[in-house]
Order: sequence, then structure tokens, then C-alpha cells
Amino acid sequence: MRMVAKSIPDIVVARLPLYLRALADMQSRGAQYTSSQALGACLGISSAQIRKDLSHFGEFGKQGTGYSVEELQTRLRQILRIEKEWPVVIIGAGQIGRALAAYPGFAHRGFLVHGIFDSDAARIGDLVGSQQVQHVDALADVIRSAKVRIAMIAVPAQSAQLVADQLVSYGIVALLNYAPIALNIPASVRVENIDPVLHLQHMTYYLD
Amino acid sequence: MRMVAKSIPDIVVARLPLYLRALADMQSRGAQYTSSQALGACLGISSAQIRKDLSHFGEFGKQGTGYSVEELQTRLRQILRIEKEWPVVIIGAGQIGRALAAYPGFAHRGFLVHGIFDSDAARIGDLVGSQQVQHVDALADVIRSAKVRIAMIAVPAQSAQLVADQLVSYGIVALLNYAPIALNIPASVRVENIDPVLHLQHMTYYLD
DNA sequence: CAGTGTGAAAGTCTTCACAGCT
DNA sequence: AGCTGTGAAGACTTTCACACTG
Repeated sequence: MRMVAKSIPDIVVARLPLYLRALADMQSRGAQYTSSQALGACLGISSAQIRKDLSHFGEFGKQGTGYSVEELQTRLRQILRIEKEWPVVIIGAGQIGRALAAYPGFAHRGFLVHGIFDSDAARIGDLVGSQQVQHVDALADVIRSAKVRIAMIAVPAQSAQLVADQLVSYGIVALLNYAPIALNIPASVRVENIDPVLHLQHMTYYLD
Repeated sequence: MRMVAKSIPDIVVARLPLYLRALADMQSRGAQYTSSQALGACLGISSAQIRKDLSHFGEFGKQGTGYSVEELQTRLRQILRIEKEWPVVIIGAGQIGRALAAYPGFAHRGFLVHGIFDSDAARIGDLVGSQQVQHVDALADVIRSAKVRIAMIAVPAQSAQLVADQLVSYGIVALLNYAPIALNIPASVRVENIDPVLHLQHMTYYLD
């Protein structure tokens, strides 16, 4: 019987960005070292969980000392493949698309907005952040020439599936979807959804 | 079946809004009935999962027929306590706050934006959606007089903790946080976080 | 039949608790 | 001492598979 490389649980991968964000925060406060306990305390996660999660990828800590804030960030960035910046495109220059394009939080966290697109002629050319809104007709070329793999969908629900299909046909393999619908997409493409209403409805269950 | 005192797993509650959203979509396409299989197919969830989830709350289906789209929505809305609309406040009238205030997706899904607030004098009075931006000094009064329990935080990371503390002191018990930091909040207050970068970083792990 | 509701089984995730290193 | 990394135990979640019903 052959030992097979066991794949890392997705739920573990999903927590790494959280650890990275907490580490950045610690670093900005001047911390050099941290521990699974300190990290856990500020994230509401048990220290055992954090040690176990990290143990899937190697041994990053020193017994008695903890983790180097700088080094652990570097390792997590390598694991998450965000040592370099990924170019991303935004589809939809409505309020959400414009907020995304202007969001300063992508820089230095692994992503670079490479273009924002809309189908409405009235919006073409508008300046958003440091970008001018382009017509969606230019999408295929931009994605191919800049080798963009990641797109954010910020169009109305009724256009979202169509846009998603186009993006996939142009070579996009990771989608962040802001439209409040379940996209139907080939399994080879990763999709994550952001819908604030889902979070609000989740919370109201617990309100009396 | 008898409603039991045993508490429902949070992970189950978190899926109910997803079911509700899919049902609304089906209804808009004219469907009268659906099944655990149909729902599962469009959400990428197993039919057994959906039946098991719903079974925590009662028996909503007809054997051989499935679920009434209309009735299941009504039941889910009752369970999630969104039969009536909850007033919510938005703190921060930057790009994200304005996008939220103008977002048409809250109406009819259980939430009513009751005010948007900022501390920057230059923004007070601006019209966003159907609201005028108010000064944060008015927050305590608005929250108390309108009995607002839910707030969305859309301020810069460095102000978010302070704003959160204030909101809690005014009586807010559910927070949707758009700032990319981990808020430190009493356990009695529910917090959900939205940070697009976390989703993007999760996906890049799988890109080669 | 088609499709629900549900115990039991299988699978996954988290926590425990401790050897061992600094 | 203080803290990591880790098997083993425990808790939780999902899937299976089938009796049962309209």
C-alpha cells in the first residue's frame, strides 16, 4: 500500500488568510514574536487549532518562544501563493464595483486591480480609483494579454450568470461573486460568494 | 415531530439563508414546488443534507411531491425571524458605506436601512440612496429611539474597534464588520465579518 | 413511484494532553 | 519555565440507506 500525499482540508486553508491578517496587525503594533495562544486569543480560535493547522504545512515555531511574526507571514504568503500580486478584474461599475476598485485593502495583500468593466456606455471612461471604466467588449483581450485568472463580479443578479460564463470562457479560474445568486459554474473554477444579507439573516436567528 | 430543546448547530442555521435565497430565485422563475434534490443541485449541496437541516425545525415537505416553494420560504423566514424588517444602521459613508446604503438587496429580505453615519463633517448631509448622511453624534439617539439592534461597520480599520465599542454601548447586539480586522467584542454580541481579501487569498491557494 | 424524514454509519474537525525542545 | 507539534480521544457533521407516505 502506497502512502498518498494527503490533501489539506479546505477549512484549514480558509483559516490561513485570517492568521495572516492577524499577524499583519500584530506587526503594525511592533510585535516580533507571537504564540499560538496570542494569535488564538485575538481571533477567537483555540491555540491547539492554530498549531494543528500550521502543522499541516511544516514546523514554523520555536518551542518556548513561539513564532516569528515576520517569518510566519512570509511562510503563509508562500503557502497561499500571494508572494507576488495577482492581477484581478472587476466586472460592474455600479456602487459595489466602484467601491471595490477604490478599495485600498487589495494592495500589499496579494492583489492588483487590473481593470474595471461595465456594459453601460454612460459609465465608460469614468475614473474609479486609479482606473478608467472600460467596456466589457475589451474584457477578453485584457484577460488574455495580462493573463488574469481572478475576477470579481459586481453586476446585477440577472446578468451575473451570463457574465460568469463569459469570464470562464476567457480563462478566469477564480471568481468572487457579489451578486446574490448561486452561480452555475464548472467544478474546475473556484467560486466564493459575498452576500451581506446571508450574514444578517444568520444573525437574526439568534436575536430575540 | 416534536420541537426539541436541543440547540440547532450553528452551521445548519448558516445554511438556511442560502436555501431561502435559492427558493426566491426559483419562485421568480415560476416554480411552485421543489425537492431537496433540486435545491441541492442548484446550491452544490447534497439532498440528504438539506432534508436533515430542515428536519431540525419540523416537517415541511410532502413525500412524493417535495416542498412548496412558497410555504418553505414562509417557514424559513419565521425561523430566521425575518418576517418583519429589522432596522439597521450603517457607520461610515465612504465607498463601502455608500454602496451598502444604496444596495437594493436589503429590501424584502428582512432589513431596512434606517440611517447612515459618518464623523467627517464634509460628508454630513450627502444623499446616499434615500438617506442623508448623519453625524455619528446622532447615533446613540437614533439607535435607542428606533430600537436598532443591528449595525454594519464600514469605517477604516483603525477606527473600527472604537466604533464597535460605541455601538455595543448603545445597545447594538449584531454587527456586520467590513473593516479588515478582528474586533474584540463581548460574547453576547454576534459579529460577522466580510473581507473580500480573505476569500481571494483562500482561492489563490488552489491556483497553480 | 418519487421523494421525505431519520436512525445508524462513516467521515471530518477540534480539543486534549503530553513528550520534548529552547 | 514556556511553548511547539502531535497522536489519540472526543465532538461534530455528513452521508447512507430505507421505512414510509401521498
